[in-house]
Amino acid sequence: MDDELIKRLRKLIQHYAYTSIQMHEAVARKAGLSGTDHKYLGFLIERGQMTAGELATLTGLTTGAVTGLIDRLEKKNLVKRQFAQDDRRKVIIEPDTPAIMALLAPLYKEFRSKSENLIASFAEEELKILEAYFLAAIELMNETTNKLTNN
Amino acid sequence: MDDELIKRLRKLIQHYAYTSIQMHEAVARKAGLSGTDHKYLGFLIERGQMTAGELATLTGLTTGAVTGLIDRLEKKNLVKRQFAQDDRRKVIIEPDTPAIMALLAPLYKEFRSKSENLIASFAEEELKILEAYFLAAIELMNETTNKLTNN
DNA sequence: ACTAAATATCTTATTTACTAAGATAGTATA
DNA sequence: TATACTATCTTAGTAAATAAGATATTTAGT
Repeated sequence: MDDELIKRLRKLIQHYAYTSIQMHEAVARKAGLSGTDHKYLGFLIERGQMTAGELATLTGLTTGAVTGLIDRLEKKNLVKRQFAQDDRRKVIIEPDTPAIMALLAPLYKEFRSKSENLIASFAEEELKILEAYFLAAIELMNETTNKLTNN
Repeated sequence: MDDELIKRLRKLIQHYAYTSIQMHEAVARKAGLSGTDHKYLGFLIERGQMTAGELATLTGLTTGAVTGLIDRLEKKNLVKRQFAQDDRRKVIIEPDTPAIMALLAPLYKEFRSKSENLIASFAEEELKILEAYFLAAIELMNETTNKLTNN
């Protein structure tokens, strides 16, 4: 197997991550959010509603910092606090997906459609290969994250 | 073309970005860096030496914040300040790549080798497809970033 | 060469968002 | 029905950001 190709691809993938971070940063700024607020809002959309404690674990922030984070997002009407009916100590953070989309979608709109065009430009067999790569890479990154946070 | 497959892949790629951010965050914490310091250190490695002003533009931070960022990284011996010989107002930030690697490489070591194994598990023709995707996606993200920051 | 304007970084005062510790309120257990 | 536990919030202090302006250097016009 071509070792050069493997090295080149690893570097390219690293560069891809860097470029992605930059783009998300630019979107955040345009949306009037701090980089971290945008990032954590992304977590909320990705995972759906969760408790303040879960968000603290997920983000690595203290519960106090999460209180502030929710306050800021709530003030912008991007999330709502709700007490859990099964345990009234718990605060469920419910992302207001339509509001979040209304804020972010225009910024991602063109990117999204061009992304879909890019994806659609590949043959079905090729997409299966991409899918296989992404699935495996996600699993690998999750493993890495878990090892780092738990040891 | 299978529309479902395209949608699924777009979501998967989005999830990939999210997972990547989480991993980098975990690495930063383990390295004793703040998330943003780690991110910007990544920018420095990626781009190589640059002036304080360029870093300010790149990060979107004010020049004052960049002064603080460089101070912190310099104190940890991860970068060095140097005056440019052609223009002595300019401060060139030179990443001390060996020192940065000594700090981060152990944390990425296993991930990196497993990544290379993953890449190597694909056939050469398949890697060409991955490469084509990543190249196009990087260009697309760069375009998006430029439009957002310049309009 | 001299002056004014422009540029690059740093400094200072203020604000924002974080942590750590502890308070509050609700739940589970003995 | 106490007691311990859990989930979130509050408070005080700290770290890192911004905004405005200072300092030092370069560029351009005369």
